[in-house]
Amino acid sequence: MVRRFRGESHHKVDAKGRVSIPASFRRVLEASDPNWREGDTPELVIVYGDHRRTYLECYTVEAINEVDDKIASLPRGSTERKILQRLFQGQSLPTTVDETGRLVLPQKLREKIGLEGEAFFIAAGDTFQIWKPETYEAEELAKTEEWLDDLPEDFDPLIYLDKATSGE
Amino acid sequence: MVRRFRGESHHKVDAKGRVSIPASFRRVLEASDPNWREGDTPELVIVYGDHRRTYLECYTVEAINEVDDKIASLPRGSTERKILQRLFQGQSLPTTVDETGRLVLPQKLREKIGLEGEAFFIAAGDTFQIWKPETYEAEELAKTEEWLDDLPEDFDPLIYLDKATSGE
DNA sequence: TTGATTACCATGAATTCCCATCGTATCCCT
DNA sequence: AGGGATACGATGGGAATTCATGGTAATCAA
Repeated sequence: MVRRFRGESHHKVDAKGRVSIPASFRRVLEASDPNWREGDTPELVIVYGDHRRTYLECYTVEAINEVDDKIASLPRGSTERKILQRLFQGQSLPTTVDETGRLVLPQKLREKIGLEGEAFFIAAGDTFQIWKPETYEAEELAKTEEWLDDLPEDFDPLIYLDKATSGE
Repeated sequence: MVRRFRGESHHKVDAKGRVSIPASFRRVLEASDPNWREGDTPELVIVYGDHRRTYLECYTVEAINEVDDKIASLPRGSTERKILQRLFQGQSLPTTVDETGRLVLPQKLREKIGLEGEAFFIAAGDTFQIWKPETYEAEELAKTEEWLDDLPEDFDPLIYLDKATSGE
């Protein structure tokens, strides 16, 4: 069973804020929703964050549960806990994919990231992101350039793979 | 069934102190009220605390029962018990959502947190809070900013998630 | 009786549901 | 291999509901 998102694609956003989710992402959402049964629609949580965030991050039920558990393990009243609570439990929107495989993005969220007409989806491990295409190009590509500029001509990102501890 | 609040939103407060509760919060209140039946209105408890508290914290029936039980398990006469009793059983107000999905905040409570015109709702695990928008921004956001300012430019609060011991 | 509280009714906008079209990939049968 | 017949993915449109909010009348309380 596939539990990690992979790939990227573009989809139309209509006047009501409806937007199709890449079919392969749907499979992951289904597999990662403990309550999902063949024939019904998977849930997910959209974390939109504060005003600085320029994209929407979508969590599977499993992924967000993991986050919630971690937050719950932090001491009540601690700054860290408050901040994470606000981000993940406050600045987020629980929702479900509809029967036709679409997500409905409320006006508020669309406005927040300037979405209209088209949306760009990109996988990021156990979450995926929704961007306004123009924003993605400007911000992300620029960032990549920046990284690459700091690295030797012939740098190979694979180097990082070996640094990763076999942590899990 | 959903038993945790999630999300945030703004709602009008009218002259009578009536304010709509976010629809998704209502679903949680219903699900967490053992006595609730389809078609009637869920109960909840508003804990407003002492003069220092600048917001109202709303508990589901289940959540407040849990609190009451914990308090009951403390030794009679102990200071802890007295303090918690005063806060949760004294400085609180049991109430219900009305037929149109609104809460009526008595003048006393509105004045306590300076509420007028608009209220800000934000989820916090198994409770949600009601703030005067300006207070929230001043107190909470400022606190976060300040905290983030001490950290590297591109710091991502997610780091803290990993620090959280898998305490589960 | 006067201000406050509760119960009812009203309405526009937003959101959800349901059904329809169209194109591409798949399958099946001969 | 050819030719549908099917299934599924992407997208549109309109009707039916739900939400958020405002107003008025009936009740209370003291």
